[in-house]
Formats: sequence, structure tokens, C-alpha cells
Amino acid sequence: MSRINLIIADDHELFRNGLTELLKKHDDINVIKSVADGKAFIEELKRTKDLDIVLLDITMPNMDGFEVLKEIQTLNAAVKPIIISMHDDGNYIAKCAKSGAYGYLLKNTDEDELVKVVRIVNGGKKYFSPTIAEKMINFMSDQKVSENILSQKEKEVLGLISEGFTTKDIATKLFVSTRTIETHRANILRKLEVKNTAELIKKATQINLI
Amino acid sequence: MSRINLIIADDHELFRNGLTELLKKHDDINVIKSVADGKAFIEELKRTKDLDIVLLDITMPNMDGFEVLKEIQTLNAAVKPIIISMHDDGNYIAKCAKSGAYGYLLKNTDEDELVKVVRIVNGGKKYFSPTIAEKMINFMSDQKVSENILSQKEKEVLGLISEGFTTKDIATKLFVSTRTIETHRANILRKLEVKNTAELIKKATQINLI
DNA sequence: GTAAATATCCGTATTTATACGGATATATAT
DNA sequence: ATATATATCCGTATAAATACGGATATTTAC
Repeated sequence: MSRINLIIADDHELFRNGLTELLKKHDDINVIKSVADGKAFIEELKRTKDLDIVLLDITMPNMDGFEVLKEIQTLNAAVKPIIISMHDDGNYIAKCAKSGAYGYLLKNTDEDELVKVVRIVNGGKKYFSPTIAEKMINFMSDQKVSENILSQKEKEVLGLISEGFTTKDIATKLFVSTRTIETHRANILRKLEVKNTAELIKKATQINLI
Repeated sequence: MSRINLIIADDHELFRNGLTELLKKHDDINVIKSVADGKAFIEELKRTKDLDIVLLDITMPNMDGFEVLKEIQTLNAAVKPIIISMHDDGNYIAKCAKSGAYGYLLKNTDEDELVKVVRIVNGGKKYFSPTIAEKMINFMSDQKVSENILSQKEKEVLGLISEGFTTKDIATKLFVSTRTIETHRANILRKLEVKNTAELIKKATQINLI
């Protein structure tokens, strides 16, 4: 039986090394390298034959996990990425799933779960735990609301409002009448269910619109 | 020579276990236990004699690192806490230093540094690396600005503005004339160097004023 | 292909916010 | 103890935002 060839990419050296020690205990898993950022990983990827799995952190310098996922797709590489993140934001999870991750684990996962997922993914199957999958679903429904509730133009206007431009400024900038911008503002206020600019900006920051 | 008795408190099981494996390699360090949250640690603390050091994460369920630091002080325990965090926010660092931490390490510290700090701290000395110390200093000066630039009253007014109350609303609520609130608003805008409410609320959220 | 949403336009009126400029009593800090 | 900052007050004026109500062409969705 051939062993599972694996690389760890995480900018936290203590975590990376600790994880290596943990995985060493499992005979069917072969940690061939660990790297501290996405760029270093991509270089390894190009150099290494028979790489099965990469355990990938999201937040890394140089090139973060999302970019690595994209690059893996671009290169059409055979490596199967498993995300190991400490964020259980549906946001992150959904983004990873869309970008081709084979699994998503939290850093508080236990060793058994980790090893289990490595084996499942190595077999070519994707694995997202029920809890993780749920977070993702919840996010996607919320997201739909906050991302799609405003039109492109409205989002643009909102952005300019948040930068301190007045209605007149914005109208000039966008080559339309102030009346148009006023209508946009009114619609934005209505859609976000707020009654004035102050509340609007607060809400918009809360739901990540600006 | 007696060994250094150490407990790890971190909610990320993979990190905790990996760290344990790493430290096992050093004969003078004795990892007597690892726990997943602050509360569990405090219980261990009460039970365990001759505990020298705790490696403490900030973000944990039940009782976070800050609370643990406070509790250690309250109990007047002899254990010397070293924070291992992934956040290099001056904010966090300053808070920990104030609360009696003996050291502050980032999770991307290397093994040598970790072991070095454990030994230094075990000798009774505090250790904050130059980089960490610098972040803390920078934060403390920034903090002074953003926390002290507005008066209590101005902060109160700002809070109400951000909730969508108008000048008139606020005047009524605070039993003063609208003119007073208008002056407050003008002063707030001037102090934060913004020109209208939209920009104000954005800036205020950015610098954590609301 | 029809319905719904969007982007754009217009008018009138009211309410709010901002910009000037100036004042006093109290608390805080050096 | 004197200077500085704060909280409070007032007037006048302009600029900006919000609230009504209504319209059309285009794009998007089902």
C-alpha cells in the first residue's frame, strides 16, 4: 500500500510542526514537507510528484489559502486541498467550497477526525462535516440577502456616501441629476430598513456592504 | 534539576496536541496536562501543586485568556502565564501585559523561541520580544488618541447618532437644547476630521468608537 | 414573453445637518 | 493658580437629506 503524501501549509510554525509530529504517528501518512505561505506551497507543488493532499490554512502571508485554491485549479493540479482554519464563518467555508476544497476542518478538530478526513479525501471524496456544512448553508442564505438586496448602482452610491460625498458630489461624479441620486438614497434606506444616513452607514458596515 | 511543569490551555485540539508533542522532545519541560478552555485550566490550577507555567491562548470558550489572567491574579497563584496567540494586535498584547502575562508569543513563533521563553519565564523573568513590545507601544499611543479624543458627552452623542437619532431626538433625550447637540456634532466632526455624518460613522466604526 | 426590478428622470415641501461666530461656568491638568 | 478642555447656551444662514408622488426605458427573471 502506498502512503498518502501530504504537505502542510500554515504560517504558524508551532502549529505546523506540532501537526507534523501528530501525523508522523500514522504510518499511512507521509508528511513530505511543511511550508509557511501559499507561494512556497505552489513552488513545492510544481516540484513535487505524487502529492496527494495539502492541509491548507486560510490566512497566510504572500498568498492566502483562497488564492492557493484558485491557483491549484488553474494549474489543474491533482493535489486535493483540505482547509484547516480556525474560522467557522460560513463566509470562509462557502468560499473554500466554491474554490475546490475537498474538506474544511477547524483547528479544534481532534486528531481522529483529521486523520479520518485525510483518508476520505485521499480516496477522492469530499468531506465537510455536518456542522461545517450547516454554517455554510446559513451563510449562503444570509449572503443572498445582504449581497443581492442592493443593485449595482445602489451599491456604488452607498460606497460614495460612506466616503463622505454628498448627493450633489455623487451626481456630478456619475453624470446624472441629483434627483436620481436622491431616489437611490431613498431606495437604499428603504431596502436596508433604516431611516437616515447615520443608521445606514452603521448597518452597511455591520453587514459588510462597505 | 527539577523539570519545568507546564500546562497548555488552547481550544484548538490539533494545536494543543501538536504543541505537546513538540515540547516532549525537551527533557527539562514536563507537560503535565492540556486543557481546552479557561475554566478547565482554573480547575487544574487549583488541583495541581508545583505548576510553573501555563501556555495560554486568548480566544477560548467558557473563559478566555484575559479572564484567566485576571483569575490567576485574584487567586494569587504562583503560575507564570505565557500567552500564545495568533493576533499581533497591540490591543491584545497591551491587555495581557497589564493583566500579568509573563510573555506573549505568536503562533508563528519557532520552537527555539518558544522553549527559550519558557525557560526565561521559568526563571522568574518576563519576556516580550522586541517586535511584540513595539506593537504594544504603537497601540498604546494610538489608543490614547481614539479613546481620549472625544469627551464622555461627545461619545454619548456619537452613539445616539449612530443609532439613527436626529439632533432633535438626542436633545430631547439628554434634556438639552438642540443647539447644544449641534455644537457637539460640530466638535465631533472636527475632532475626527470628517465632514459629514456618513463619513463620521464610517470612521467611528473603523476606530472602534461605536 | 410577460412580470418584476432597475436606472433614470422630474417637482415640491419639510426636516436635518452643517457653517459661521460668540459666550459662560465648571472641571481638569500642569 | 492659571491655562485648557468641557458642557452648556444663543442666533442666523445655507446646504443637504428625507418624504411625498409620479414616469419611462431597459434589463433581468421566471
